[in-house]
Amino acid sequence: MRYSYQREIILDIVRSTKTHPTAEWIHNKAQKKIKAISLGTVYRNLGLLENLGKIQTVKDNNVVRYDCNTEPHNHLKCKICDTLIDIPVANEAMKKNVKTKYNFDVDDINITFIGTCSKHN
Amino acid sequence: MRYSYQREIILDIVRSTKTHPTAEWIHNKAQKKIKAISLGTVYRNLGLLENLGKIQTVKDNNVVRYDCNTEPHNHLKCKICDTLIDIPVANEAMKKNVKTKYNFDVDDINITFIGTCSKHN
DNA sequence: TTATTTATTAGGAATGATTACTATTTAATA
DNA sequence: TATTAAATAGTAATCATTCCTAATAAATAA
Ligand SMILES: [Mn+2]
Ligand SMILES: [Mn+2]
Ligand SMILES: [Zn+2]
Ligand SMILES: [Zn+2]
Repeated sequence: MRYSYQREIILDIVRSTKTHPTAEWIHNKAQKKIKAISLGTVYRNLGLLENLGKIQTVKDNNVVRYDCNTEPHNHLKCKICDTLIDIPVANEAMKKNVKTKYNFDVDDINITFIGTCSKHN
Repeated sequence: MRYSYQREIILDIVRSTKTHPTAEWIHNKAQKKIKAISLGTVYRNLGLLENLGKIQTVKDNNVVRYDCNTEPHNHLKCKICDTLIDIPVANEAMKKNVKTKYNFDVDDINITFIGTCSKHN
């Protein structure tokens, strides 16, 4: 894969925040560094970076969010401030349980706890 | 809420299957009974039926699927045949755990196990 | 260094699921 | 039967994402 300054900037931006930004947010930030960078370039490079395992994606309603945390992990989603908070991945025991109960081989567990975060107490 | 034949048919169709159909699939089925039923009517009534608690929605990638199972429950999603399989909702203990660990009040838990179902053994 | 090759980009068009709009129809009820 | 307003059909708009293509630029060979 050939070097690209656009891709470098995009990766820097994703790594600069824990807020699980959208492609559009990343595009806006990137334009501060490269004024003519296109949204298509942002999407393409985010896809490439995901394939390289350098970032992850999180589906949030009808948008994809990008995550510099490449460890398998899950999220708390606050209804009020819309924040996604990383939590350690749930126990491997769940996979085994599903295998024995349903004969279903689990590759991935997607868990989101939806509720109200500690800011709103 | 006023009676509508369209709404009755739509609810019947959702209740007729455990396949978690999309709005388009439901629309196709509905057209067999009411040839001029519009997709907008299908979406509007699915929304109303969800508000009435008569059906549930499940987000699957970038489409919404509709579910006649109104009990809180979770899903196994098979990568190969794309099936969604209902499983009983995970333990209430998880909610408590999240509350004590993160001071996060959980309303809803969204869990999808992604993998390979028992058909492909 | 300079020329060649081809991956990458910018910009814009296309897609696809869903929602919004509006004139017409129809259920409810007076 | 006449009135009223909710619901519908049909179509346009939206919005995130993907696709397309001529121009640009990174890598490499001469
Ligand atoms: Mn995360
Ligand atoms: Mn279900
Ligand atoms: Zn919050
Ligand atoms: Zn399967």
